[in-house]
Amino acid sequence: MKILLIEDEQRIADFVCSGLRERGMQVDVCDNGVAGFERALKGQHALIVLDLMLPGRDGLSVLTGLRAEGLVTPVILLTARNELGDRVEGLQRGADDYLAKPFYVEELAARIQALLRRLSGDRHNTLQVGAYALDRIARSVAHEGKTIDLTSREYTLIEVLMRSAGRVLTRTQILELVWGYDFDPNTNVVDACIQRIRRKIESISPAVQANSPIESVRGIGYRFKAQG
Amino acid sequence: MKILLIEDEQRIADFVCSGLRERGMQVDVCDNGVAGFERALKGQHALIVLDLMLPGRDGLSVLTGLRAEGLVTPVILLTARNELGDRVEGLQRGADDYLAKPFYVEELAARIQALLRRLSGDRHNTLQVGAYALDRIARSVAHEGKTIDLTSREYTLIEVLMRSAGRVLTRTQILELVWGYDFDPNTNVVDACIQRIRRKIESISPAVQANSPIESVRGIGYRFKAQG
DNA sequence: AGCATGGATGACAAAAATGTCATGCGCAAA
DNA sequence: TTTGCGCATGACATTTTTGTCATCCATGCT
Repeated sequence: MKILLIEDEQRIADFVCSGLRERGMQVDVCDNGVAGFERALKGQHALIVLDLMLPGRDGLSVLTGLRAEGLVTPVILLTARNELGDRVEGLQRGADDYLAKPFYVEELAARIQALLRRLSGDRHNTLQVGAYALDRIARSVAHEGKTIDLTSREYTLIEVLMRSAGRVLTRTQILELVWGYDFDPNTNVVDACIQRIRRKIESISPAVQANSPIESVRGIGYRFKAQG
Repeated sequence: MKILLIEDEQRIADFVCSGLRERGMQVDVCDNGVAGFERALKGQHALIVLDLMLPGRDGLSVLTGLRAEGLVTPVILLTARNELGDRVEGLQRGADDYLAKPFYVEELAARIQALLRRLSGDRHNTLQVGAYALDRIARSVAHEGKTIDLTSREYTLIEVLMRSAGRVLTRTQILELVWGYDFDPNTNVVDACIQRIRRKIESISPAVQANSPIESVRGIGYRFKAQG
């Protein structure tokens, strides 16, 4: 699966590249809008990751141009934290998703996979991990037919965990994905929130008790069990 | 565009039918699971609306069967309020969306259109109405580049309004779509929530002032202006 | 103009969500 | 076994959200 990355900052391009390659994707890189546009038009990529702020030709213009040429390849935008307006405008002009910088490659990879999966016909608004089913419509989680009511924070957190089921996420990663980047790094909100989720799960299904689907990994962070 | 409705309750089948036909869809009806299954397999429909509780053959079984036969037609499930577990299981088994009974045909039509639009390549997580852009990823609304931060209730309400932009929704409809069916009908939460949204919009864009995108329609309800 | 109905608004109260902190416990390394 | 670090936990304070109510205002009708 070939991904086209259009990004001028060397540092970012590098770590995105290696991150995605580690996950088995082939990555081509262009470091400016003009070259990226040309390359994209060849239509050889399954997905395009496009930085909004580019030398030569602006990201939005590239996107508009590609769509004007009839290219339907899905696009994920990379935007700076403060370009909120642009981000929305990007969506309007035909992007499929966006990610605010800075971000974890982890997260980018997850979005890429989710997007490709969605486009390839897996349209289900659900994510099944072991005995737990995430319901994106209701923003809730179900287990053995029973629905667990989650607050907005709790849902966001468990979705992040379930999306990375089987892999450990550090507190910092969770903090940044769920709370955002400008958050006091010296806090235990994550722990507290995890605990609340665990308790809710237990409360509707006492059998779980000492067998929480969310594992603590000492010294690192938390992990949603891949199976059961 | 042909829709297949599999529903045994005559009353429901009737009003769904007429509602969808008014909106220009062709509707075929089957009043039991077996017939519905056969009919669906012919693959002549753009979308299937499937009741879970059916005589003859259960809805879930129909769904599973259809998917097992390789049918990819999108399916919207109709479920009773208390069949929460089934609903989730339905999603897992290949449904694309669900709607709890009772529901407004208005809402069903909107879901059908959204689903078909999404599947036909319009994958944008955004809804543009006039100068306002709904961002389903961030669950927020943007206007002239500025993002309006909304609480969960407020977002749900404005999404409902924007989805029906140009049409008036009664308080009751809004109440049921946003708050659920078992809510004290004698309340003014809707008014209060609308007011809060209006104020937030004004606060980020004072020019709007006496020109709120949300109009009151005396004696009826509220409407999101179709343009600007 | 006067009236009645319906909507807007502001203040308020209650409830829910969220983050912090201090304490306790257990695991893992020495 | 002891020690120390890291996680769990419960209590708490704060902030947000949410719904209610009473009042005021506007509109449309007679």
